[in-house]
Amino acid sequence: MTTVLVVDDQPLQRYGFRILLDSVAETEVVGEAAHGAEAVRKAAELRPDVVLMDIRMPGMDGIEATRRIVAAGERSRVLVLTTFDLDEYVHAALRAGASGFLLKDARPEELLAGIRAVSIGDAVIAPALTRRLLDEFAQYVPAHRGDLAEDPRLSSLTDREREILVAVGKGWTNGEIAGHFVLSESTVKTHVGRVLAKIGARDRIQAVIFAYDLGLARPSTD
Amino acid sequence: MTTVLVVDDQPLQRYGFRILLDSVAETEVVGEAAHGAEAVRKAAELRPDVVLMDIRMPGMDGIEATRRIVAAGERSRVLVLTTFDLDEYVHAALRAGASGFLLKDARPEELLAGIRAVSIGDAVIAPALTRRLLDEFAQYVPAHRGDLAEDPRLSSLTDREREILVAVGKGWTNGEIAGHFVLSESTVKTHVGRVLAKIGARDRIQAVIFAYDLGLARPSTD
DNA sequence: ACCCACGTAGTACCGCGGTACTACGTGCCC
DNA sequence: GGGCACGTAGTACCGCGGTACTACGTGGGT
Repeated sequence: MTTVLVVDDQPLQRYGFRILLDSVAETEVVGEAAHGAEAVRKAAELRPDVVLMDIRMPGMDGIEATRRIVAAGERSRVLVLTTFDLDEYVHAALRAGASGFLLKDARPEELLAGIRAVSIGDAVIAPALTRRLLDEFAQYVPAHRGDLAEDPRLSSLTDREREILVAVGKGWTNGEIAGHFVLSESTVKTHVGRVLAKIGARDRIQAVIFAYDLGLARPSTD
Repeated sequence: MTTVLVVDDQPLQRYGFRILLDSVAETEVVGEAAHGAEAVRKAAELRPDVVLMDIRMPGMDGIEATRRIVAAGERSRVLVLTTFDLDEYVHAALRAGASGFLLKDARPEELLAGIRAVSIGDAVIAPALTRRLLDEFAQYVPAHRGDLAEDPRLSSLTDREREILVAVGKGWTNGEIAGHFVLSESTVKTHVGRVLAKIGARDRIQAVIFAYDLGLARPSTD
């Protein structure tokens, strides 16, 4: 039995969800909330398996409520459910820690399947949104780990040179790299020079960009 | 009516899919293939709406077959279906152009819903995999467009300075920036200096990293 | 009329980064 | 033993990058 907290500012909408979820043995609506603040309070009080969260609500919206519920360390998984499929909403919701994002025009089986999935720790995204998310994903992750070795420029680097490149990617100066690896600055210069020549970069700045391109360096890895 | 090409090296598996898909009015299996090469050929010949693709196959595997079908510009959408949920497979399949990735332990309704979704251009990912994909997504996209304005360092920049920062993020030298914006190198230096001071970077390299951190610069945006 | 933010531009100076060399020790493979 | 790849280190040189100033025009707000 999966316990559910329904959050939506429209009573009729909540009623619909309650009817649907209570009509199957698998789920049970244990509470309702009409806005974000109430959702946060009831999530803490009722500790439901799943919170069915609307985004557009007066006062605290669903995104903020999701953020707080997740931040509070509640065991509840949040499944965001909205009529709007705007990219900003999807991103914001997922960044807030939502386990799923479905559209309200989903068929009942899809909603139930979604609740089932998030209740066991999986995540779901409406197919219509997945397409765009994947496109974006491909944009941000142009090359993934498996492809690294395939890049001839990278594979020509020795282990030491790859270490140096990573350090350069962190924005370290030659002196800092020398200090970190306990080397002379001359040696670091030699390594950096060889790296630049091998990867075809004219200066360390393009080496940094190169490192980011290939996923060798990543934001906030310092 | 959605036409489907079933690709799997195990005859019994193909048989199972055929029975399932032909048992509903919505889908019809128009062909079968036992390995990648045959899949590519039949996709071109039969032009099915959806290709149900296994990954593990003798000879050409499902990933490569997917890549070729997509590259050939076929109208078919590829839905990868496998027993293995290894990250490498998922990434490789999606990068190859697959519209979906489901596990073979999916329930019949889920499979049918998946076929329905990809046939109309949407994308689906098995809930169990979506979780990991989202985690990774969050890793690569630590800050998204909506958050940019919230960073006090960025919002303190003037429009011109923000342009300059983007240019620096591309790895351009002061001279190149000057040429691009038709400015003197002195002016560029002045701008860059102010940008560094405002964002708290000691040199342009850290400015590049800063730009990547905030998503102002992105891989392969040149 | 005044000031302020912004964009523009200059000079002078210093230091780090990058290049071009040379050089040597170690481990490995023929 | 000889050769090769690799990591280490040095010297010498030059130029771009960054800092510290000063300076001026323009548009907007008081």
